[in-house]
Amino acid sequence: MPDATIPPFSDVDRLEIERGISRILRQRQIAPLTPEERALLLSSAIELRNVPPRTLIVRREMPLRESTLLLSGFVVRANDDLRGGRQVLAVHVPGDFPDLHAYPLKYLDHDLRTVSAVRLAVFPHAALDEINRSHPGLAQKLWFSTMLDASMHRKWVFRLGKLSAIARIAHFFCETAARLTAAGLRDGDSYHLPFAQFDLADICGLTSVHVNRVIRDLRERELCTFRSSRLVIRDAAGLARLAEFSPSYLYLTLPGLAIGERPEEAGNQALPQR
Amino acid sequence: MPDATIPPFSDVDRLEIERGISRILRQRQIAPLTPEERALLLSSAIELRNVPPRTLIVRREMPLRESTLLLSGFVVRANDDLRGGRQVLAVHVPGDFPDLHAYPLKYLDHDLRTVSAVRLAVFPHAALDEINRSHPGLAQKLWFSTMLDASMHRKWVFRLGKLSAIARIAHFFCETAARLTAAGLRDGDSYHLPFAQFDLADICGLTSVHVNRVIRDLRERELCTFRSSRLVIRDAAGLARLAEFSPSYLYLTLPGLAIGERPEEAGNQALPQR
DNA sequence: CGACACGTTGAGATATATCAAACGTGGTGG
DNA sequence: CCACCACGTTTGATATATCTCAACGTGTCG
Repeated sequence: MPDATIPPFSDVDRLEIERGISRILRQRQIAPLTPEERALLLSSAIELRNVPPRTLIVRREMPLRESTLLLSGFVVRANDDLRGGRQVLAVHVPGDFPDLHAYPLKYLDHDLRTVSAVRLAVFPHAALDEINRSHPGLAQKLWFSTMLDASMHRKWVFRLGKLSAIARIAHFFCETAARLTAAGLRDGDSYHLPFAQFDLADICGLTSVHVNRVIRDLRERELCTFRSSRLVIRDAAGLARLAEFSPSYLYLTLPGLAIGERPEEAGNQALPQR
Repeated sequence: MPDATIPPFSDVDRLEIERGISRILRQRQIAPLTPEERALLLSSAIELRNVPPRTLIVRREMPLRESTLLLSGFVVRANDDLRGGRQVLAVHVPGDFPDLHAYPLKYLDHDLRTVSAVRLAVFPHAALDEINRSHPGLAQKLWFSTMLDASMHRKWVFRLGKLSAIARIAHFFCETAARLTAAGLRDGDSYHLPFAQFDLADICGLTSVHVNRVIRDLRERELCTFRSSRLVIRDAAGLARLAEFSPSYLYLTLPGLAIGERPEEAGNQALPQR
């Protein structure tokens, strides 16, 4: 067994974990992690894990003793219903801590599955206990990151409860654009989204047939196109308007990160307006 | 100005706050608060507040410097859409900390409104900072309680995305039954639920007209009745089956708390079954 | 007693689901 | 390199859950 304080990572693995840690809370209203906090997290990681696409990572109600940071690829939380249907509860992008919720909760109420191939860094709960005891500032940032998930959950409730099919899809595209931009993963006016139409259906509470029609509608309205795992935004403002999208629930430092703008163009603080 | 360490509460107010604190995390898989933790919380409360029904308590995006514990009455989180519609994002019962999320987040992404008349105990964020620094165990329990909210948010996403109108209403009734039971607020096979039919509509993403028909349907199926602010459960198992309700996402110590059973009848631990 | 909010019922409209079939398209093995 | 297969996409026809609009009923409270 290797010495727990010096994880046996190769240089390239170490670099990848460092890059993932540097994405945590990037562009968020909570101050970014300090160099000491990043180093502490790096030293808490015990493993780098590769998972193939379409794989169950965590099954609901299984006791967990570790949590994982998503380094690359896409992961979803999901709940299956009795008729073989599946509802996606959240989508996670690199820099997210998908199962950090399991640290306070001890087990998850839902499954965690990969969509694309994924790399994960593993943090044992014992290490998080130590952080909780000795670094209350970092513990609070981890708490913040789980509260961000809760905020997104609430927006999803809103989306499913109050938006039409086309607005739901548009909203998901806007949200993902903003999050990937914050994570530094947007390419100009498009981004890589390795989802099938049935994934979008499971995300938005629709059938894949209807998703197909909605996507055509979005294309014909010249708002955006979605083909071969790439979303291209053609009219960011129009898309956001249709979706009733406003990014304040993402707690970004750059309000414009919403959609149309590049980080560099964005203005200053978002906070209170009324 | 009164001495901050000895809040100027009357004995009866103090008792009420103590009762509210004793409901926090009651029947949850995180161990209950220790006497010291309860005392610490009690000494952190600075105010007891009464709020009338149908009142906005917290407006979205307003910076907050305090969080409140719900002592009695019902509070909802809500988001309004552009057409004057309203989606309720969460319902809070006595013993909940509705805006504890604002402690890490600094402002809320949604409104907080009373439904019935409500009493709240106010905790300044400065006091929570102190707890965070000096009592990591209690801080983690507060984190847990916000993760419970996140878990319920996820179930609401599932509910809206995958359940029919009647199953959504049934699911909400089951969830509320379980939560009120845990809080010690259920009366036999019924409970007080001071909601109008349009509230249920805003909760379940339906119109109040349709809610009315669904409630009649539930009555005719002899599953439950809802009249004059009282829900009476007539067939708990049937209601739970219709709703696809399983309470593991509530992280209760007593699995049966779901519905039909009284706390005394319930068996032991829920944890992993597969 | 009257007013107002909430509940109830009906008829008709519509968004989305369901079912079924045809159509790409990328990967695999012969 | 081609043929084929599996999987996802696209399209059409029809079904249905839920919404919308509008009227009427009922209880509560001043």
